[in-house]
Amino acid sequence: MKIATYNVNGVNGRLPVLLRWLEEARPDVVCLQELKAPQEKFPEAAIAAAGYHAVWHGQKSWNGVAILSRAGVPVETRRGLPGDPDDLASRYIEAAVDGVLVAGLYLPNGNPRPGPKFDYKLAWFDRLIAHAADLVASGAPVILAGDFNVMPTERDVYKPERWIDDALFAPEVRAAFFRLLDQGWTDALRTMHPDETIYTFWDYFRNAYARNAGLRIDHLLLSPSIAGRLKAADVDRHVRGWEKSSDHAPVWIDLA
DNA sequence: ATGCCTAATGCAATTAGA
Repeated sequence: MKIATYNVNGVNGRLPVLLRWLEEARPDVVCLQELKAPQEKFPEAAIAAAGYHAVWHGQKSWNGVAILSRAGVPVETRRGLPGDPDDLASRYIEAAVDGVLVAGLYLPNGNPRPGPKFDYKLAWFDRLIAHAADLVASGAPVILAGDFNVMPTERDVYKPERWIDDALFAPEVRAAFFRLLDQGWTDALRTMHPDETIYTFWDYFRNAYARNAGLRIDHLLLSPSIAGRLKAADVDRHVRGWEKSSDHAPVWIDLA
């Protein structure tokens, strides 16, 4: 069972690239982030024609998350994180698919730091950690997949010293990521490739992809009851080199 | 410290991304 996450940076502007990658990679389940489309503008027909059912939570201009599946219809279990009814941003969607609970998330960027956006990032992270604790406690096989906007360690940044004050690499954000992991989650990419330099994002600026000036910020975390099924994990890095690509590349895992 | 690039909105220039 192949499960992927891909921050598409605009699902309609990215549709040709997304469809090309779906056909090439044939993942069973895909979490998408940054749809940047209102609910009614999600390209449901084109995605259905590619063989995928979908559940999604759109939003005008910003955010937006979806779960695609060609392994049966995804049964939505939640949209939005609990804990703040005033937070209307479309950043979390959860569905049961083929015996697995899949949570697709788009954690806030948080820049500039300090400031209200950074406070929102930390608060959102706290809500994610609280909900993730419930998911682990349930004993269900769960995958948290998405754009976490966190480089966990220095190995995950091309130039750590330049990023130390940034909201993606700030000590309190990295600490939150490890508080989450300490619940028992397995960072699939890092587990399969303990010593490699792995990036999932390259800025559009400064020819970052050609220079491999990247960040590892898209993650797939496995709950204890499913971690033993991990067979493979990797980044479809070449997709970032395609014409009209997102600034992120798709990341995937294969489960027994 | 800022722009470098890109998408969305909406049709110019701003906001946000990371």
